Amino acid sequence: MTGEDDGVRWLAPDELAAWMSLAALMFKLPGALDYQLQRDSGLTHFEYLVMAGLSESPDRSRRMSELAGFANGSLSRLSHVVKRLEKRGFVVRRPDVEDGRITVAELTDAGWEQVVAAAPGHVAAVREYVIDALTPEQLAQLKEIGDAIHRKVDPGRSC
Amino acid sequence: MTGEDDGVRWLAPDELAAWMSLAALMFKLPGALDYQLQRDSGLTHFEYLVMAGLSESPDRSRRMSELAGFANGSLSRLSHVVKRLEKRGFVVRRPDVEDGRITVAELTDAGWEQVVAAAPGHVAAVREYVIDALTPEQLAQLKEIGDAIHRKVDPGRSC
DNA sequence: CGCGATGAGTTGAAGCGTCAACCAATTCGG
DNA sequence: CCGAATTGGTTGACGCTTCAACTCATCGCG
Repeated sequence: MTGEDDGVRWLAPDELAAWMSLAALMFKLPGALDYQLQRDSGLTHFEYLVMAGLSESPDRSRRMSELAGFANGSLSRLSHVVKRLEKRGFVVRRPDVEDGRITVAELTDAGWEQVVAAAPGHVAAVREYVIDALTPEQLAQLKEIGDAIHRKVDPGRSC
Repeated sequence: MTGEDDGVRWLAPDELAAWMSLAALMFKLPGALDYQLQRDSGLTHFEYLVMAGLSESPDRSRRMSELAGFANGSLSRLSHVVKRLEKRGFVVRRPDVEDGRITVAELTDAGWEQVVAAAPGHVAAVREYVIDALTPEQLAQLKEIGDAIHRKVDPGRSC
């Protein structure tokens, strides 16, 4: 299926190898990170990202759409997730005072404690799977590669 | 949250940058590839992988568990997906003659045409987003990096 | 002012993935 | 050989994500 001259630029062996390596990584890494967080802290990676995003913000609060962008998710997804987190007591929602369309989510004390408790394990997992698996040069290369791909996939965001 | 001596090895700025780059990539790339396949061929990336896996096999057929490994998915997931593909007429299932426990999935003619039609667009997307975004050196680096991470995440598979 | 257009979020239904329970066929120990 | 353990796969229920429809608030323009 790769030899014919059908006008398609199929992948050369080394290109294929690199792609397969990236593909395998893309499929396994999220699962591994999710598994660790779920097991040790009862949180999805996405839930963790949301709460971590809030924990770093002034007043531990942030508007929904901003938070969605930070966590790489749709507004709808965030809305559902925040509703669940609210039900669990980790977050509260309230309309913005200045612009009634805006909803700001705020981390509760219980939520704060939850993130603080979850963070070390998560960082350790990232370290184990990624950072400590690579040399410093590879880490620098990875950043360049990631940025290059990211620019192609999502050209709008790089402005 | 990074300054205290709490026994946790937090990420240094360059480590964080590399990780964020990889994280963004991991979340956006699958979506972008899925979107292209879904739009142009009505297939999930996973469905495509399954059918591509079959198309490369002798007799266009392969046993379920093998196929699941190839497509990086659980057997259960594959079973559901193959059931849907069967309903769409792209695949048929039958028990193995030698060992009745084994199920082999086989690509139908319609399925074959579907993959053949979908492949060029998918390869073009991979090229656009990944291969052509990188220099040959970066491609080689990516393979090494991916393999290194993969070894940490899933040590069993490398035997 | 008043009213249509736009923007921010929410909601409900539908589809997909995971998990655990399950079934069927085969193998192995006695 | 016969029954138990193992292997390969399927199923149903549940939870999460997506998509499209919707609500409500604000903005802009006549």
